[in-house]
Amino acid sequence: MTERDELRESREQKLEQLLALGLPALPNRFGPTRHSAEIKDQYEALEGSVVRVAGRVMARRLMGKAAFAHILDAGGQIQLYFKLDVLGPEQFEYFKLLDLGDLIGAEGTVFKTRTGEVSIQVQNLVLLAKALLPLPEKFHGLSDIETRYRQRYLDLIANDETREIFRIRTAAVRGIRRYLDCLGFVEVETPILQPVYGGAAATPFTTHYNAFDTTVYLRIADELYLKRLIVGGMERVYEISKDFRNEGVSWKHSNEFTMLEFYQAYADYNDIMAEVEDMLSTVAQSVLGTTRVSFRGHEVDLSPPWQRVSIADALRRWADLDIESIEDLGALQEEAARRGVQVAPDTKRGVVIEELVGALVEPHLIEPTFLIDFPVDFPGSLLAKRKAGRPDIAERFEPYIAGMELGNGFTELNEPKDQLRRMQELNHETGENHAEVDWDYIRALEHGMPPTGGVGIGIDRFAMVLAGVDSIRETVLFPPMRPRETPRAES
RNA sequence: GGGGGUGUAGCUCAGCCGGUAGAGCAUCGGACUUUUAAUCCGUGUGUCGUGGGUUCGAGUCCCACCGCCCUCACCA
Repeated sequence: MTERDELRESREQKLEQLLALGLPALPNRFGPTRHSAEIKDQYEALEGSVVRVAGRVMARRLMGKAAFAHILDAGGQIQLYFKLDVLGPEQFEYFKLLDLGDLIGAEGTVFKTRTGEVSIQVQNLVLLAKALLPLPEKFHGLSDIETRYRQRYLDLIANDETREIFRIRTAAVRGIRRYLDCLGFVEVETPILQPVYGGAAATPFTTHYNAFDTTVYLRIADELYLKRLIVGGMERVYEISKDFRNEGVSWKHSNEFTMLEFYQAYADYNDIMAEVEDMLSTVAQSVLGTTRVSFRGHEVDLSPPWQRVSIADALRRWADLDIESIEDLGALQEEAARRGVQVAPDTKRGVVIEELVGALVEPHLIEPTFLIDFPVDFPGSLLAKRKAGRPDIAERFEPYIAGMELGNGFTELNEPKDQLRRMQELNHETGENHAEVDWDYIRALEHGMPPTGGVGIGIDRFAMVLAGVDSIRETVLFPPMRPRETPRAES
């Protein structure tokens, strides 16, 4: 028999012994009156009063005729004090049959121990659920990354920092909704299963729609649907959506991720940038109590205004390269190569510039910065409108924090002919794995879309910034993992 | 997909030049009525990721495979 089986058997035996005492156990309902954090925060008001708490046994210290335990609930940990005199022999025996990891309910009086820790002197105790498997070690916790992700519940039980990351993430999403709702934005839901995918540059997941016997794609963005709603007169819409991209994973890419997109009629990209910087700093302030964050080894301040740097200025400043004076593609490729940026000979101008920006500019964008005014022939500029008087420049921006791109926004292209031509050109160039032209979207534009500004923000990445973690997987409760044979639970 | 790293007890880790696998915590038994990484006495613990190979002998060396991490590539 393995050690694990022995542990399980011992715990099952103790459960039977406990049940044999005939005291209440394993009720269908318990009904705690307080969380641990509340009791600690409001100690003065609660001292001496009776409370009911419930949680998981995290530590146990038996001392003959008395004992201490810590339980963990959604508000953190609180200490329980068990005394033979108070509980009586039967209930004290009941307590002694508990294991680390068991879920218990307790009723007792709030007091402070000699060392000043807020505790509960327990008068009544009930086992709510038995843990047949042992908890990770109490001092070092659980640090194996694979186990932390595959069995996230253990990570949440064992590691305070993990609970804090997800508190931050949830609070941030709530803050974003509150912010947009206050500005009159309407939250909507658009299709996840799409017959034509679009709105971003990515390979989709493909599946089959039985009812229509057609191929559909899991959305890579919701942009094109949200702008149809702008055409429909909704004026201010947003969606917080799970998007899916069938591509490689990295510290900042997850195949399944959460994106905020919002669109505002009669606005341009300057309006949207002002809202983005205000929204993100407002949310940081409400979630963390400060706009200063520590991320990827940098201390940065999210307070507005953020810097705005055009692509041309950025390359002049950090790459000593004036792209506006270099018209010849070959010359530009040479200049790129001289700066250590190698591109294939047939690479388009926009892509060469994109490579230059990635290699030479991004690392400098430490303080919150909007990179603005991208060349129109960037693939990523497909849905962005040309600048007035500068048909070669798209009114597009990307927010950066500590060198990481957080999103992508523009003055939306609302001219159907230009949009169609650009989609067809791109379609022609990209060959395999390209999106089809979305004719239904073109038709929507032909009905007239007001001048509109919009943006997509990676929520997981914003959570990384707020929580100060270096991997997107730390901000996703169940990050995608390669399937693995898991041991079946014994019945 | 390429390169690098890693996988040993439930958890956190050690294991030298190839010679019968170790510690702490957890577990189990005992003492202890304000402890808190409780303490003290005693006790048990293994598919060394999987499969091959070399060897008298492999956790250790070699090969392949698997998982995970980092990195590069891919990424309208």
